[in-house]
Amino acid sequence: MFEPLGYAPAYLRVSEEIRGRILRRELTEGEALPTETELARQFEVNRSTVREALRKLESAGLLGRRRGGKRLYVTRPTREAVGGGLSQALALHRARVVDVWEALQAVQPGIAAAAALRRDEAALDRLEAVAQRFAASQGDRAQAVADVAGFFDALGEASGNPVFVLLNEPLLRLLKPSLAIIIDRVPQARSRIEAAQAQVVAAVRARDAATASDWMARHVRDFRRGYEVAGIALSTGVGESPDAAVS
Amino acid sequence: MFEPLGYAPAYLRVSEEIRGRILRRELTEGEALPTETELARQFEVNRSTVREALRKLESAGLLGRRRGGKRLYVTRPTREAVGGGLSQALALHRARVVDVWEALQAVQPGIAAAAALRRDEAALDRLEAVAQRFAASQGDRAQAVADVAGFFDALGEASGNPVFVLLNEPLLRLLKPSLAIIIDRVPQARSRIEAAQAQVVAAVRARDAATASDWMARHVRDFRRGYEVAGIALSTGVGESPDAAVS
DNA sequence: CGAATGATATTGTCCGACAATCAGACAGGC
DNA sequence: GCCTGTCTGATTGTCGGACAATATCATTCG
Repeated sequence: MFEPLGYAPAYLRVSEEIRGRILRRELTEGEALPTETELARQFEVNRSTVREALRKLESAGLLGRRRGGKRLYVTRPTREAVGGGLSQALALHRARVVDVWEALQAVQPGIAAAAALRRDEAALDRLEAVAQRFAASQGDRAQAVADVAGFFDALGEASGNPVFVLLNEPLLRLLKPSLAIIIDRVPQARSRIEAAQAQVVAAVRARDAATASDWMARHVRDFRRGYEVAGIALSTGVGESPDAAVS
Repeated sequence: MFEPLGYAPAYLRVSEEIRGRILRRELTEGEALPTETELARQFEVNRSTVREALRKLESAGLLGRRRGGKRLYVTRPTREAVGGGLSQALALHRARVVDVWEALQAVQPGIAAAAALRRDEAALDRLEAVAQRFAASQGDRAQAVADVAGFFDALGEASGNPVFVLLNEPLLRLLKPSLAIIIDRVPQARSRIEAAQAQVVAAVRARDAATASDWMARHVRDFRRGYEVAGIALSTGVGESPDAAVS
């Protein structure tokens, strides 16, 4: 009959108030937050309460610190912060590598198409640089993995769409462990990746959205073959070690 | 030349320790966390320090409270929590409605295809129920918007892929405000949406991935037409009021 | 057996305190 | 002129203790 009347502890109200100011851009990025003592004075709560509120905003990525600094600054969530949260959530939701792969398969062709249509010279340069570094990374497994992910990332940047960039990050993060295994175990993986990247780069340079999209789809499809050849069970949970499954 | 030697304040180390336990599933979902006093005793820090750590985990969605409850329980981030964080980040990154639309366009056909391949009866029922409720929602703007979003959502669920479900949430959340305006201003919007939903439902029932994907693409494409007809500037930032632009 | 009751535990908030250290000013030496 | 060493004040990180409100749980009562 009656709704429970809402009650929010002070630390929450303080944190919501500050969050609102940031989202409404009344506190702008890069601006230093008042000191804890000052905030406590203004909100008329104890400094401990303010600190609890700040910890929430800090972990939401809305507040950050300059390197080695002490004061808190208003900041926007970095791609890493967002990606970390999302991939953590996916791990807890027991997403499997095949689920991540499927999402990648759904979204990457669209990203490639957008990148082909809207890329500028600088973005194209970055994309090429990553592809070349991958091709040159013979033997260095960690570098190779970073570059494969970096290629996706550069493509997202080239699309000029921040949504793509932010969505990409957690998927790539979850992909990496199994990707490392593929590169180790599948001899032809490097050359196939290299070829696909070259085709995508060419299509993006030519602003040929259809071809870019098509080759990106093949590129992602190859990963699935890679899982099978490397003996990684598709049902491996992300966050688990994607090692064994020698079956 | 030298890396800064890492230092982490106690509240961070405590929060990381607990986070690790949760991710490694040593603390399982639904389990009650020890009391603050007990945690302080075990970590040998002050209760205030523990509380700061808990606030971080709370805002990451890893800890939650039962309705009106006092104790903290281990929980996994709800779709709402994840979506809220991501859409907040997108707003701060000045994503525009056209960016969200583009992402939707990229990902929804894939979701529809996956749903068509893997849907079970229960998921199909839910999908149909939402579509029918939308069709019956004449006049009720809020309900109609909720149902359009709910349709996407139900499709994500039907795909059985938690990645799709979690990626969908923030996009839908950002889509809703402008969707409300479209439904208000574009007379033929309702009937077009209804038709597209019917086609998608039919294809999903028939397990026809290609057709489901195709109709979903049309459905999303229609939104873009909707923006134009409704006079919503495509460059409107998400989080802003998508109202004006009568130009 | 279910509902009221009372004791206990736990959280939310406050206060005051102190060490570490960051930021800036300031002076001295090459 | 620039770098180094020193000083001072401000700010954060952490602590201990305190207390009111209330959720939790075992008990008693109908």
